[in-house]
Amino acid sequence: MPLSPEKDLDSDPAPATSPTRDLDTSFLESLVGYNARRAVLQIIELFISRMTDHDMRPVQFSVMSLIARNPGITSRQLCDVLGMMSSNLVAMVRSLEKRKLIIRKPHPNDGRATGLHPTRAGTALVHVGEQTISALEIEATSGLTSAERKTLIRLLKKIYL
Amino acid sequence: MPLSPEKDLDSDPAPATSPTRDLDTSFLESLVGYNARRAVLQIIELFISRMTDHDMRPVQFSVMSLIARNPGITSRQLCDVLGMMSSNLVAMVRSLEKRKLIIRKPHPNDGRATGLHPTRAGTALVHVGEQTISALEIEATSGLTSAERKTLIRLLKKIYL
DNA sequence: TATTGTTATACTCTATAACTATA
DNA sequence: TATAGTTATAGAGTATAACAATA
Repeated sequence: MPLSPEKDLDSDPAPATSPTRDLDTSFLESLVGYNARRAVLQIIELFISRMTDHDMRPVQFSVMSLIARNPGITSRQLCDVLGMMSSNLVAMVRSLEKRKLIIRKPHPNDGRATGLHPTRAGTALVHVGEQTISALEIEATSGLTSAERKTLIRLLKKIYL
Repeated sequence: MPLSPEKDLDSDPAPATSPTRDLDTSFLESLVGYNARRAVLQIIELFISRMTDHDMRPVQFSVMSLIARNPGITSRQLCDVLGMMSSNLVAMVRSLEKRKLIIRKPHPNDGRATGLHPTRAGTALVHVGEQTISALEIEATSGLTSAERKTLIRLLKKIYL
């Protein structure tokens, strides 16, 4: 079964140029990838506007939340969970350390690894941040019922898990 | 109602460092934004691997598809539909023009605007690309039933529309 | 005055390759 | 050999400010 593109490219197109005519976006809108990306951009926009006070980008906060909830977590573990490359985590960890939100301690069992731990300030920031983000999420999905929101998350997990 | 973070930050954490212990990712996994982003990354990865032959990135292809389906569309209209900033479209349009996938014609009614039109090669590329992407989408969402896939798209639209 | 398109610029994100220290 | 972390680098993606031409 096709993805229901309501219009074929070989059929006669709309008049070439007319400022206010409706655009054919049927193909893009038939894609999970396109719709999910637009939804993410919407949520990220809200995220950034609410977290400017804490100077926290989405990925940065994901890292902080994971460190706060898993003291001693290593860079490798963070990369695995977040789907990041280790080289891209270095600058972020250094930045969080410089801001005194985390501290690094040698890993007790593995001399190659470094355990990442939240400072008191880091824990406090995650505390406040998680509450802000929970509220923001509810707001961003205010068009969904609670059941729909759960369904949405369940279906998304089926794609990437 | 809280977002069901199964663990509070103030409760005793797991042993500080133990290589193979399970990580607490409950907060992130309770977020639509996090799950949607992970799903998007999964689909984009598949997209890029399938479209390398055509040297097409996701946004690039979105632009090409819209131009092919809406000959004469302007940069402004593309920006509105895709949620992009006009300054970021300039280089992409120039690149597509240099690759002879599109041509630019003066807008008939508005001297400020430029109409973007697909070349024969551009139309052909979109034709093949849309089929590739439709197949890729089905593959990426193979864990979902057809009904679930429709539900997923419907719920995502409720967030950003 | 407002809008379209443009240049210049900067920061974030992502990806690769090469290196070190340790396992 | 393999893994954890790092450096350097490059290409996308996204954002702002300022500008010329046109409405």
